[in-house]
Amino acid sequence: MTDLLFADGLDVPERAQLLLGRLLHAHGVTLRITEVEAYGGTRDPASHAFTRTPRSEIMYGEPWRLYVYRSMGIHHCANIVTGPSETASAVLIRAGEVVDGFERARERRPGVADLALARGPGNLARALGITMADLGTPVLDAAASVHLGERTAVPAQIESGPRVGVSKAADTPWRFWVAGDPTVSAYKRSPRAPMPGF
DNA sequence: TAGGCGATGACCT
DNA sequence: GGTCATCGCCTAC
Repeated sequence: MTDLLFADGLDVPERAQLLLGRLLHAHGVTLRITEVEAYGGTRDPASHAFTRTPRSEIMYGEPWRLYVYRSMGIHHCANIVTGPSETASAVLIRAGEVVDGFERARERRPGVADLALARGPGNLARALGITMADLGTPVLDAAASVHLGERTAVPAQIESGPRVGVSKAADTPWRFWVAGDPTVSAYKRSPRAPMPGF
């Protein structure tokens, strides 16, 4: 059986959509991915890999590894490097529905409703216990502490829109989510992004 | 080496 | 709806 996600010649937005509905296992919690954003690496001004630095170096390497970065000093965000290597493309996991390991997720996010445990990239990383220590984890290795699972169900409908919080390429509609899913985070435009059409 | 700036989220009105 | 905490990275001196 062939898995379309790993087919040659797909671009990042296509792979991002194929990640929707797929399971992600991390530190005792299982998540169904409901919202993602595609980042086009060297071709995408909004990507951390647009300029090659020690931080973004991992995205230029082997695909299907975890790229973790800190945002605003406190939050962690988890990306999956999709390759091909020279393009430095990656997909940010923005939200998901916890389907197993509720005790661990609730421990990490006390007082939060189950549906909101992994809503937003910072919250998702916290619920899953993902930190900089997970940087570079091979996500296709079933024995790794963070790894991809099967695609449980093909989402009935996928919607798309501009990416959240980015100031460059703010109108590129490379954010994808499962239509109507209650775990999807709210859209918030970057205050630094120029007005549409400029 | 110093200053500016976020691929955010929580809280306040 | 808007404001703001907070600190690691990147860029320019």
